[in-house]
Amino acid sequence: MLTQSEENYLKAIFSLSEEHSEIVSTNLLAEKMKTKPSSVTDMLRKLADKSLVTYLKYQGCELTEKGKENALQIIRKHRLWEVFLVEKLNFGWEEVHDIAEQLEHIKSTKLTNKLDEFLHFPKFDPHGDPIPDSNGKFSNDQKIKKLSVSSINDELTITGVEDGSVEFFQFLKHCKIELGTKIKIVAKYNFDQSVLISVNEKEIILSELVSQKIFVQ
Amino acid sequence: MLTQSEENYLKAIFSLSEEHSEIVSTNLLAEKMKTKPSSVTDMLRKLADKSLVTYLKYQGCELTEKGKENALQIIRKHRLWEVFLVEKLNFGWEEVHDIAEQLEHIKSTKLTNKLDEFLHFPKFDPHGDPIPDSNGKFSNDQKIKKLSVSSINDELTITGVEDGSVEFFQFLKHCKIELGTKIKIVAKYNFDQSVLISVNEKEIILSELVSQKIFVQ
DNA sequence: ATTTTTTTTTAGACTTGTCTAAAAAAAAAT
DNA sequence: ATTTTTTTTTAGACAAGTCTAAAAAAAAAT
Repeated sequence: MLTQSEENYLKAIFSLSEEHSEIVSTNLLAEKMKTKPSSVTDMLRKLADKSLVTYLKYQGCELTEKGKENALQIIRKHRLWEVFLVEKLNFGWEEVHDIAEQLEHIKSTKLTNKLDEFLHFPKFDPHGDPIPDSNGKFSNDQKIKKLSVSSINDELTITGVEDGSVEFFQFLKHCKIELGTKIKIVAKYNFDQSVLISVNEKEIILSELVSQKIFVQ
Repeated sequence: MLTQSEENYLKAIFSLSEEHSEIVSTNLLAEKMKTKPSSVTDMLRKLADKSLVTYLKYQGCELTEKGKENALQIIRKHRLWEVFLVEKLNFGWEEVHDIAEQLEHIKSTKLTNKLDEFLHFPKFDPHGDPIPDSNGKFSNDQKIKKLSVSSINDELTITGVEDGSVEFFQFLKHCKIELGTKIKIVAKYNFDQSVLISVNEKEIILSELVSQKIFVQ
């Protein structure tokens, strides 16, 4: 049985090994977990004892199969609860992350699967991230194309956003951009890589930073 | 901000002070919490420091107003989640307690209130226990009359059961007794205070112990 | 009114997850 | 090939919540 802290470390290692390389360094993990490298070292020992990561002194860590399975189940729970909060309880997509961080630690496989069924087996969470099924498998990734690499006159649908802060979600809300919103690329400005898009009859300029955080299809 | 452990103590003190007297002894609380009296002493100090209980050495403890409010909010969450699990996710009423024990610690007043709304403001949980509203107030208690004090030929509806073990719930399931089930008292046997009732065309004998755990109207 | 028993508290220890400060190893720069 | 810098680990400490064993207080029995 894993503690909440262990689960949080697994999740962090999983996401870092996706973003960067399979092997995750102590310092990087410490930064992600908002803790000190020495605390990370201690925890990696524990996780290695439980065969959840492979860990060699000074070499960083890597999730084992078992560790990966566990991480995926936590991610599954997190994303299913986010769907529940948005679809059933009418939360805004910017509000759900912190609550899902708590709910993801509830222990009951039966609960997770019944929740999945209740929500009609959603494939993506409210941010467009794919939800692993009960075996930890993703359906094909929807977050393929970034808005930042689209061309002029492309007509696109928003399919996801990169993990973002509450401020970012509020900005999107302000622009009336959400999952499924249709947009059109009107112009691209090479001097700063910003794009002019048309959304709901309005035109908005998005900075490069923003356009890299939005996925489209 | 309360820890899970503190919340569990508050809940335990609340329920003991309802069953027994306002003032709860260290040993009784230790038994309820399945821990040692010395651990209870330590925790009571902490809770007293936070003004959640009044505590005098060797004198037992008592919830303060603040402590009572907190306990009621935890009970509210517990019971709302039980309703959710039974009504929305189709859990059996014997399965929900352990999961609700975890869910009751999720911290978000907004979540609790939205869940309440989603469930159409239920007044009772699946065991017939009343659910406090957002101000911690109960609607009138439904668990008034025990089956054990009913008379022959009474036609009754099951409105609740005393906190029971999984085994007890399974027994009730076996008898096809649940909330709302209509029964009729066919006979009472004075030699052991058992009762013969008619449920769904069948007749069953319930021991005194069982009939004291069932509430009717 | 003592003595005995029960209840409760204290003292000291252990675990988990964290920290700081110092030491050791690895990587980068010269 | 050293030296310097960065990264990582070790050592020792702390808080929370628990434990055991012993001491103190309260309650019950004589």
